[in-house]
Amino acid sequence: MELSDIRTFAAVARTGGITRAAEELNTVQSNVTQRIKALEAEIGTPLFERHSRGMTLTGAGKRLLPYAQKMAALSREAALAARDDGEPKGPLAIGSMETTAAVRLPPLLADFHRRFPAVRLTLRTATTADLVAAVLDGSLDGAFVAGPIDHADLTATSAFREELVLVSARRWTTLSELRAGTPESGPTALVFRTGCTYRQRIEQIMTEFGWPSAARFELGTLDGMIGCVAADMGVTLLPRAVVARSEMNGSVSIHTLSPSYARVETLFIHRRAGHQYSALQGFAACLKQDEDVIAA
Amino acid sequence: MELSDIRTFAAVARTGGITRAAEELNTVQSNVTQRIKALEAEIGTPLFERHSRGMTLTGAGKRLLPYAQKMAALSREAALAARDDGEPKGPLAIGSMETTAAVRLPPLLADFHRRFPAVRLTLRTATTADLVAAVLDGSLDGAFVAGPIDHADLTATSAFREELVLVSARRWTTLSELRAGTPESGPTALVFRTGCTYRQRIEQIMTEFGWPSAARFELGTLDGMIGCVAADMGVTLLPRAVVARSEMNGSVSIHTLSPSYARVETLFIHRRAGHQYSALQGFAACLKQDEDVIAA
DNA sequence: GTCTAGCATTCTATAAAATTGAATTCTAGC
DNA sequence: GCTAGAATTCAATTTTATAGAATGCTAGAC
Repeated sequence: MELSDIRTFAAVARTGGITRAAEELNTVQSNVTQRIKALEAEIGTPLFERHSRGMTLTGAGKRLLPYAQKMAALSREAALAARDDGEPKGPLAIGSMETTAAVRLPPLLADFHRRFPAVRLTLRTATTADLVAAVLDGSLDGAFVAGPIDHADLTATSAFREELVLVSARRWTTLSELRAGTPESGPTALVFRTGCTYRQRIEQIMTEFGWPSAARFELGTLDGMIGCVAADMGVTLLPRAVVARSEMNGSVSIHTLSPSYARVETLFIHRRAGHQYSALQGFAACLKQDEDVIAA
Repeated sequence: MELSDIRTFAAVARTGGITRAAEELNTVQSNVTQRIKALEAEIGTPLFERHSRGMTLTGAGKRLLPYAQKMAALSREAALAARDDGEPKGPLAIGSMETTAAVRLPPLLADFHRRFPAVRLTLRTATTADLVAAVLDGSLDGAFVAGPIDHADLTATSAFREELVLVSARRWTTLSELRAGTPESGPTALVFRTGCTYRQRIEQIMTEFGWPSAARFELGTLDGMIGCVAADMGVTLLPRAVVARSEMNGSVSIHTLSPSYARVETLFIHRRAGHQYSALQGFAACLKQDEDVIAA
């Protein structure tokens, strides 16, 4: 059993077909067929059920899959661990929620780059759900996500505490004004794509305010969101630090919420790996050290 | 990075040389050299230091080794897990201390075989230290060892409680007679090879009795030990149940010890694996069910 | 019903790679 | 400076993986 067979198996399992797997692996169908056949012969039992629209895992295949994933992950980690001589360097893939990236990360990343210039850090923004999945499957080394997170394969450390506030156009200076000035069903809620934790929170709040069926408008970017709110297209929920500047220049109003809705903790998560990558360790060290400075 | 490379790497690391590794892997030196070179090229850093009498791991090699071992173990487990459809069958390798094998296991194994005839159980006896190592490296699926054991990768369940007794030739009916009748330095202690937990215990006891420098005589088998004691060659320490029959037929005397020295717990250990093998599960079930019967 | 599109499989030729065995190099210890 | 034990290099061979074309199978469309 070789790792290339394992990777082929995992690709077929994931894509649900030999043709699609072959495409993903940059090879031809016949090749994938043969590898799967060879693997099945070696294991001694079929791993897939063939039907005319693809392949699905048999019981044996289902039992094998988690091992395949773990082995693939281990082989990646192994190479990194061997190369890692303790000096932070090489690639480091960090993920973050859009809001955290906007206000919390710039000073942290600057400091990190100053201290460890040999690390090629890449930052990707996505929703909490996507980030957790990406960290688990190894495509990110660490990520800033909205807590709470509880997963056996992840360690989470508290990074920042945010206060969520409701953001509206400037003309609504208080919540009651907003209530009075909007239709019975409530203002449009401007939300991020699904998977975002703040979105779940605003759903709760809308219900609480008696606007369960208000319109939703989905946006992909933070700037777009603030822009739309400023244009009085609706309201949204964001960390106070994110909208502080926008409030300063008078484009929007912010409305404080009760702590039970407002409080949200940003966690830094990474895999509970056998080996701590120097680059990641360096990042965690920066985070810890800068904690007070950034929170202020 | 393929598993065959990983296995080659591990073999070289373990044997400390390409020639020996090649022999173990049933291939030729030049082949092993090439695989190691290819692996080093892929990782991008040397894994071994070459010197004229073999190879030793570099820092990078030392970091890679635990991953290599884990991957090798995972690939073994993966194939077993895929084949295991829930019906206990196939090979099951169990280890045991000599003493446990002699008195506790026969009824258990008989019952297990009656219930799961499709499992090809093999039993190997060794010292606790060797057994723990064998379970960890996967050459045994489970083992009966002397407690306490505390290892993150192992689960241990209490199997039997034994009472250790000092065993002497028949002529010494009491401990004080034995003391009086042996030279100042004490009787010869008959011990198992190193790694045996009972051996450590008898060392303590000899010291306590004022015989720290008594002679030691090392034997490999239980029957040999009892035979030598019967011939008054010395004394030894064994579970009461093991020597009960020998005492019955009058060949030896047994001497009760204070509970702090006498009590020892036999644990059944196995790896904390991702997948519970049916055969092993079946064995554990037998063990649990027979507990009361066997202990009686 | 037959046709067709989408897949998986089989087959053969080719390319890539692993393996072998012989020759070579290196070095610690005599 | 030999020699024995070890690793490396190199060319030939064998094995294995891959590609591409042809074939077979099945569900859904017509």
